[in-house]
Amino acid sequence: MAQAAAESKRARNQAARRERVIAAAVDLASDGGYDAVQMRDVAAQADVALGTLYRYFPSKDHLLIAALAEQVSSLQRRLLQKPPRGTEAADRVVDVLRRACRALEREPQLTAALVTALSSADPSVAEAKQEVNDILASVIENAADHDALAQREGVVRVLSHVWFAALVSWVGGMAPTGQMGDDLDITAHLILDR
Amino acid sequence: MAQAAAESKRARNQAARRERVIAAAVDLASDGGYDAVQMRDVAAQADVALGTLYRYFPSKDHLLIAALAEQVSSLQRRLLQKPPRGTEAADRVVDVLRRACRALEREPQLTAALVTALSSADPSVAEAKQEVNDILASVIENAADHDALAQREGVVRVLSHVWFAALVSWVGGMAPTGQMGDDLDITAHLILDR
DNA sequence: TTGCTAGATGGAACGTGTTCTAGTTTCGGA
DNA sequence: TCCGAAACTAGAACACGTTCCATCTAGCAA
Repeated sequence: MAQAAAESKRARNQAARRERVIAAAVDLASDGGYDAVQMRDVAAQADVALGTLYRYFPSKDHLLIAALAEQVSSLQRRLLQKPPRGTEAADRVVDVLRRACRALEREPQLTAALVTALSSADPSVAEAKQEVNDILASVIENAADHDALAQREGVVRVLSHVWFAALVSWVGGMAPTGQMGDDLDITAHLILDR
Repeated sequence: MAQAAAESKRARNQAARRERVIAAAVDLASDGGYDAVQMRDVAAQADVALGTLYRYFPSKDHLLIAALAEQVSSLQRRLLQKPPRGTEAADRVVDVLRRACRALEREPQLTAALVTALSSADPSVAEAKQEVNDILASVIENAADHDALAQREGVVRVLSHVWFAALVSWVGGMAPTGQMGDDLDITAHLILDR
């Protein structure tokens, strides 16, 4: 058979299944949030058997974190197109983080679902969470762009932590919309202003 | 009837039930963590019917957060006895937070259970979480003790956020033991040193 | 082309959080 | 002392994440 793509037919089918599953999860999460992502429904909507779904993603949280990783990657790509504005490192970092916050706030149910998965305590998702974290860290580092203050140990770590906690806080209804951006703004300036 | 206590018999029985339930939850969580706190087991161990358990605590997360609130209150009381050491605000804050971290690290399963509940996205537990948060904030404020830098808007908020995120990170196996204390140390000094 | 095997399928089954129901007990007020 | 309401009990029932099984199918290798 003429095999145009680099991958085998099987691999392509599998990649397609994987994409369908993630798309279904994102779709269900976008209305309804975490609870609306029911594994039976995801399987049905992706036209895949339940057992197959579990072969691809060993748990609901793995699935949602995989979806989150895709979102974060796409955020990263968009940032490469439109780099952050500002002369001071703090300003650029704040610009990036605020943009991301606004994007998340535009899809509250989806964000709630993804963040819920991200706060799972199950150690078996630690690796997947780390991947998300690494991307975020690189986004922040790029925005800081070799600023001397931002190179100090822990700066990026602190910003990631505040980011995560602010997200959980917003998703849980403990902080009003907009608070995430403000918290990150305050943090960045506390840490990065001389 | 001679009624020695200020409360009615009913109120005392109810308070006792509540305590038994929380004690049972803490006991089960101390081995086994979150998953080991099964509502049927809690009910059995507290000698209470399942329906009664749900009358007192509308969900497993409410129950565990109530348990956490008790632990945090007791931490606060202990701190009143042994105030933090250090001449600089940052040092006192770090002292307090490190002590708390060590206490939590001594009971990893219990901590995992309580933190898991604390990261629940369910808005109906927001109030209970806020209570925990408020206590923690007052602990930090007391440690900073009117230090000028610590009065800036957001300082306590940032520390709480880092504290929470570091906990989740540790509980989820993404950070080694000791990292929580270090992260808080770094954060406090980044923010509070002049 | 054919056969072998990894992977897919549909659906039953299980565990645990949560809800519900029907009957029983407790206790404060009359 | 006695009554009624509120609270408690035992346990069935339900929902959804997860596991398991028997069967079938697609695609690679020979």
